[in-house]
Amino acid sequence: MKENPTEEKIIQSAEEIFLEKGFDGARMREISERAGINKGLLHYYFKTKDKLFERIFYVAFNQMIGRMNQLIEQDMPIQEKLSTFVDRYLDFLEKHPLLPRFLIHEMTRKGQDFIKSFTGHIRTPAIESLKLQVDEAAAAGQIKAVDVEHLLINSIALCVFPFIAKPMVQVILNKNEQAYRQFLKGRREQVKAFLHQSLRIES
Amino acid sequence: MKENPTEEKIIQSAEEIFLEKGFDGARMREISERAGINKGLLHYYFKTKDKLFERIFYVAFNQMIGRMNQLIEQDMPIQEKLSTFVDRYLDFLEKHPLLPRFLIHEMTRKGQDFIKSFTGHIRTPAIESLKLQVDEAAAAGQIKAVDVEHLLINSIALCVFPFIAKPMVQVILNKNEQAYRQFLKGRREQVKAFLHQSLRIES
DNA sequence: GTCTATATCATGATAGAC
DNA sequence: GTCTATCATGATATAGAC
Repeated sequence: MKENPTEEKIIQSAEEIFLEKGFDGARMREISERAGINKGLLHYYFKTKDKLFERIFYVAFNQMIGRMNQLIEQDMPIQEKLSTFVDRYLDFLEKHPLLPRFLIHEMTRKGQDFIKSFTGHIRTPAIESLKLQVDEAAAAGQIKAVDVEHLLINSIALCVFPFIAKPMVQVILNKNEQAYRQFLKGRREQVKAFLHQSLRIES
Repeated sequence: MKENPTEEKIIQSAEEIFLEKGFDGARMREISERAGINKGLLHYYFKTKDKLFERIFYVAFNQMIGRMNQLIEQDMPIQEKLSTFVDRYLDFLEKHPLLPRFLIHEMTRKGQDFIKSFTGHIRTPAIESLKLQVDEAAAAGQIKAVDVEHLLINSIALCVFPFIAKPMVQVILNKNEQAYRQFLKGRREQVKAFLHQSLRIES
C-alpha cells in the first residue's frame, strides 16, 4: 500500500494488460504506454517482464483464493453459506471478470513447480471444516449426504464458468453482449436454486 | 482427409503446440521441429502463422460444437439424454483435455468479429428443440420446470470445469496428479446424480 | 526518477539452391 | 517438395544523458 504513485500506475496498467492478453500476449511497450510513462522506466521499477508478471500474478492469485477461503469459512448454516457463497462470489466475479481465466491460463502455462512456489506461502482452502459441517448437517437430517469436494467444485464451476467461457457460451446460446448480461442477471437465482435442490432430502 | 503426409504431420504438430501454448506462446520453429521438418517448409505449406492457426482453430471449434450438437439432438427421454450427455461429453473431454481451454482463450483473444466469421459457417446448437422437450416433460409432470438455457450451461460447466481449471482445482482440493485423476473418475457419477436431482419434482 | 538511444536477440517470413 | 541462408521486424533489456 501507499506506494510510489508511478509504481502504482505501472501495477495497475500491467494488471489490466496481463489480464487481458496473458503473459505471452502482453507487451512491455503497451504496459508503459497505458501507464503514461516511458518504456525504460518500467525496467527501472521492475527489472524484467517476468518480475513484473510475478508481482501481478501473486496479487491476483491471493485475491481469488483469499476470497474463496473467506466465503467458505463463514460461520453460518450450510444452506445459508451456499447462498451467500454464490452471491458474494458472483459479486466478486462481476468486479473481476477476467481474473479466473487469467489465473487458469497462466497456471497451466507455467509448470507445477511454479504453482507450488506460490501455494507454499498460501493457506489452502479449509475443506476439512467444511466437510465436517456438511457431514453433520447430513447426519442431522437437514440435507442430503453429499461429497463435499464435488459440492464445492460444483458451486465454483456454476458461478465461474460463464465468466471464464463467456465467448463460448455466447455462441452456444446465441447471445450478443446485452443478451448475455441479461443471462448473467438471471443466473444468480438459478445457481442458488440449483445448489439447494442438490441438497434436498429425498422424500 | 487423405492429405499429403507432410501436411498431415504439420497439422498434428501444430495442433499439439497451439493447444498447449496458445497462439502467442507457440513458435513456428517448435512446430516444425516436432513435425520433423524444416522451418521454411512450414511457410511453403501454410503461408503464415495466422493461416496455420486458423486451420487448427477451425477444426478444433467444429469438433467441440459438433460433439455438443450431436449429444443435444439425440432422440431419447430428457433424463436419459442428460446422463448420456455427461457420459459422452466426459469421454470426449478425456480424449481432448486441452480443447476447451484453448478455444476459450483464443476466442477471448480474438475479437467478436473473428468469432462471427466462424459461427457464420456453423450450425449453432439446437436449443429450441431441447427447450420444447424440457417444457413438455415438465408439463407432463416428469421433471421439474427449469430454464433450459441454464440447465444446458450447468451441464456443460460441471463437465468441463475440471478440465479447464485443472491446476486451480488441484490447488483448492490440494491434489497431486494421481489424486486428481481419482477425483475425475468419481466425478462422472457425481455430476449425473447432481443433474438428475436438479430435475426432481418437489414432493 | 525519468527520458533517449541503443544493444541484443528471437521471431516470422522470404529467397534461392538443390 | 525440401533445405540453407538471410532478411526485416519487433521484443526485452541496458547504458547513459539530464
